[in-house]
Amino acid sequence: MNIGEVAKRAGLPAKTIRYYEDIGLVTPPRDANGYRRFRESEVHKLAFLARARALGFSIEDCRVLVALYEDDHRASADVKRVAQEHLQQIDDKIAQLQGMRATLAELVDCCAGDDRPDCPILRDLATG
Amino acid sequence: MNIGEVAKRAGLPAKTIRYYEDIGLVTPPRDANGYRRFRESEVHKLAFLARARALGFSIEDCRVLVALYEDDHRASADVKRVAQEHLQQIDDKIAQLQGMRATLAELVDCCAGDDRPDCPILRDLATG
DNA sequence: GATAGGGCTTCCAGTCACGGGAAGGTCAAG
DNA sequence: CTTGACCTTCCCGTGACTGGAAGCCCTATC
Repeated sequence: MNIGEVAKRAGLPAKTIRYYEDIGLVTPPRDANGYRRFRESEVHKLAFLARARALGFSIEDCRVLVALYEDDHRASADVKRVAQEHLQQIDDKIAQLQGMRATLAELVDCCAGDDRPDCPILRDLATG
Repeated sequence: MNIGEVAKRAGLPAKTIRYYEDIGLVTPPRDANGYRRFRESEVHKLAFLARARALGFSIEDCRVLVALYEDDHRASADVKRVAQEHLQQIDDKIAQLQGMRATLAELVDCCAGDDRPDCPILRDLATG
């Protein structure tokens, strides 16, 4: 299977798949003409990566998750720890964004939004 | 005033201030020895930038906000529009993260986290 | 056999907002 | 005169790609 077909089936741009090969996440062999040749197992792995990325896992996390996935003797505790740490990071990020959101929403609410120059948003940014 | 002092007072690393000069956000004159010389107005502007960045505004947004701030004939509607668009982006981001968070939290809850290999997290990633 | 097209290859550069670190000039204190 | 803190420029690295150029490969059509 060539890269275009794999891209469709795994739900990843061909560019991304090439990048994943660059960084060693997949290592498809080559045909005589130099084209990458993918098998089902590689497609499966790429779809796994696509889903892990969609959940926000970093590439390095993905590397670990793939390794655990391919290790029959893994402990689920190891997987859970990776996921929990990521969950914590997501929570931190959400909290940070909600902080910004609260401040910003309040400022927006206070701004008349007309053609006059007076603006509480700029006033806040200017004075802290 | 030299860059170190400004960095303290504006709450920005010196590196960042130099970067802001690179991209034209500030243009401090130079002393005979080549050192950047800052005045109060520049410090004020950098503090403004620091607060805008802390609210998550992009550098390009900051450029616009500074221009509006320095324009006595601005319309507050212009400021409000920039802020509202940014607010919308924050909301989108929060929604996206909360989606990830929900899925991930459910998977983590279902994972035993012991020394056995069976793991719903990996199963989900593998099968979609 | 020539040509058109689509797909594949590599490589390079850009993204965003800096941060790290090297090599070297400047200044005030002891 | 030296030490050490400050300042300068310059270049590379970050994360995870994305865009684009230049060129090879394969099939189909005329």
